[in-house]
Amino acid sequence: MFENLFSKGGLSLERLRGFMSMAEAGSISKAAPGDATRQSQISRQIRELEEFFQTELTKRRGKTLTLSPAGQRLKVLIHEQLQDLEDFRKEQEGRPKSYIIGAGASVLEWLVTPALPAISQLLGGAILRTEAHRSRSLAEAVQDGRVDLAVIRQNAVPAGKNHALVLKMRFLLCIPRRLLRPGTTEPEAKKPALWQTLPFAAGRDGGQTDTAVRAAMQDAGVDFQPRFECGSMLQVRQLVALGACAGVLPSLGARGLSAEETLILPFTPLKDYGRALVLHWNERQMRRRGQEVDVLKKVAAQLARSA
Amino acid sequence: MFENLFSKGGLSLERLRGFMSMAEAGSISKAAPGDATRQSQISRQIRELEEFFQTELTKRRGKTLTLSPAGQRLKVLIHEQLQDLEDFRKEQEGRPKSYIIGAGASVLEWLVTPALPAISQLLGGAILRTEAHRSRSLAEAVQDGRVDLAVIRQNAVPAGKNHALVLKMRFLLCIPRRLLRPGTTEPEAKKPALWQTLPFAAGRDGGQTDTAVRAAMQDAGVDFQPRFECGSMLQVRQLVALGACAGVLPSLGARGLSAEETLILPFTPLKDYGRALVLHWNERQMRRRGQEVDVLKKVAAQLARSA
DNA sequence: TTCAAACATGACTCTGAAGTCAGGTATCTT
DNA sequence: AAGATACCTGACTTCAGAGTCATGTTTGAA
Repeated sequence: MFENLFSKGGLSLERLRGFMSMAEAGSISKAAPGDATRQSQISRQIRELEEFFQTELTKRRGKTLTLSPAGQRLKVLIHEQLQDLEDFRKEQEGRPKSYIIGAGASVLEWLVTPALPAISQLLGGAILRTEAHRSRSLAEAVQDGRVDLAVIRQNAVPAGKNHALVLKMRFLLCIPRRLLRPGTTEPEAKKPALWQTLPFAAGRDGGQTDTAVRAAMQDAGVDFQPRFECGSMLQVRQLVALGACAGVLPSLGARGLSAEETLILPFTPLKDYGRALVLHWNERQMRRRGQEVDVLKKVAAQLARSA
Repeated sequence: MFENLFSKGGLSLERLRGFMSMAEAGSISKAAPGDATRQSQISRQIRELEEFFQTELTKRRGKTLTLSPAGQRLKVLIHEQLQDLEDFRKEQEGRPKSYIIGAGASVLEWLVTPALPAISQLLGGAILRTEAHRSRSLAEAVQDGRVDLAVIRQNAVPAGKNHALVLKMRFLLCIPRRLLRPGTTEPEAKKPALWQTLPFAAGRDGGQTDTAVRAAMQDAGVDFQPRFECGSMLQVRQLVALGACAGVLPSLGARGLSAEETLILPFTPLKDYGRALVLHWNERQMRRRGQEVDVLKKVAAQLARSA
């Protein structure tokens, strides 16, 4: 039974561990920063696995190594196997499993984090670890098992893959009242001509959300030159809350802003934005890890309620 | 990354191998027959895994051990993992994967074995290993991954599990011409009254097929007392081919019998038997091992053509 | 051209687990 | 009750691989 895996030495869990540390860090030197001893050990272990599997697991790219296609497949395979062993062990010890849940930084902060206790409960008391990444990166990480659940834009989910609706994104125009002339009415505030006169904060990295906001402003006839360009919507909101400038925020991000200090209106140019946030998962992985589709749909429903 | 699998010693591939050898053999002494040294090694390795996983993997039953529920789950898990490593390795070495295909002994002989070359081709040049077992045992083995494909009775397949029709079982009454009075016509041969006068071979082990044949004879008014009781339909066919007695054979088993020497008629009491043979597989396992459902349906179609 | 960084390799020591031997314990058969 | 079988455990030796140290090679930056 699988005698040829054992008949010849060369395969060991420690070697797989060494390989995985390089695979997940991205390079040997990142896997063992400043540790020449550990670096030489990992290098040797990778070579020994290449000999055992009769294939190259890495390829040299300049000074550093990257994974070959075979190395990429082995990484996914061994990640799964180690995950299953860890799950089995935790089950036997009566301890909860760990899951990784990812979202964009602002969605993580405003939507996911508040829901973590309820999500943990739905997942049998699971330990949840959050990771902030872009939607596309998260979609990829879900496909190859590095992230279990992701709250991402629906259009980042690969065609035909599992997801459940969390919410439709809505945008709100948030204007510190202090920036408006006394007596300005809501109808007046809804006019793009007025917006032209306000300082704005916006995103800077050209993500889909930021691009959509800028395009909408353009379409509304506003020469949109934000005063502040921020790394994330978290920072945009902070500046708005401070009264420093106006901003267009997702509805999630506007919660908690003082209505006394900030005028909050639907951002009508993006009324029909239509983008949705969904909970995305890899069905094969979640089934293997003991979570059925109906539970995951409940997780999505819980996130929707938190919105 | 999975540091707690490694932070404490105790988990090694050799130990898992020792555990699997006991799990698959059914006991330590069967895993290491007559080898007291190896037997003591396996015993120790199982203990060390139990310490690592903090659970009992075996329980004592009289003198011997059996697997605990946790041991059973670990067996399935590790079997899968070793299978995947072996598949990966073979892929990298450019060698074909191995699959196990099971059927009852006679189905194996008459249906599966002739189709093996074509099946291998459909499965990418796979190495095929056959195993003969009862339908129920095979269904169970498919569920926990020990057998990849099984040709079994449709009613042995668990509800809702994957299968594709191979054939409807038909039965043929096979009468050596030498046992008939000269001038006996086919209409005469179809009469149960005549059957009463013939010696028969039948199965002995009370399987579903055998039971159905005996019941049908009874219903036809025949006091069915077979002269020979055989371990399998293979032997029944041999006796018929020798001209020693009549028998009721599945249509598969009648092929190659000489029409000159053997009168072959549909066995009308079981005309509406309705039982089907199907190809049964575990979708999760076959997908993991790189074979999609449409390929497996082609395998079933190939077997149907061989019939 | 020189230097730094990333990785590779030779050579060595250390060690956890494999492997072995001997004998003990519990269960079952005779 | 005695003997055989299945498994367990103590104690020991062996060894494959881990771990370490030192230095080499290749690539890229300065």
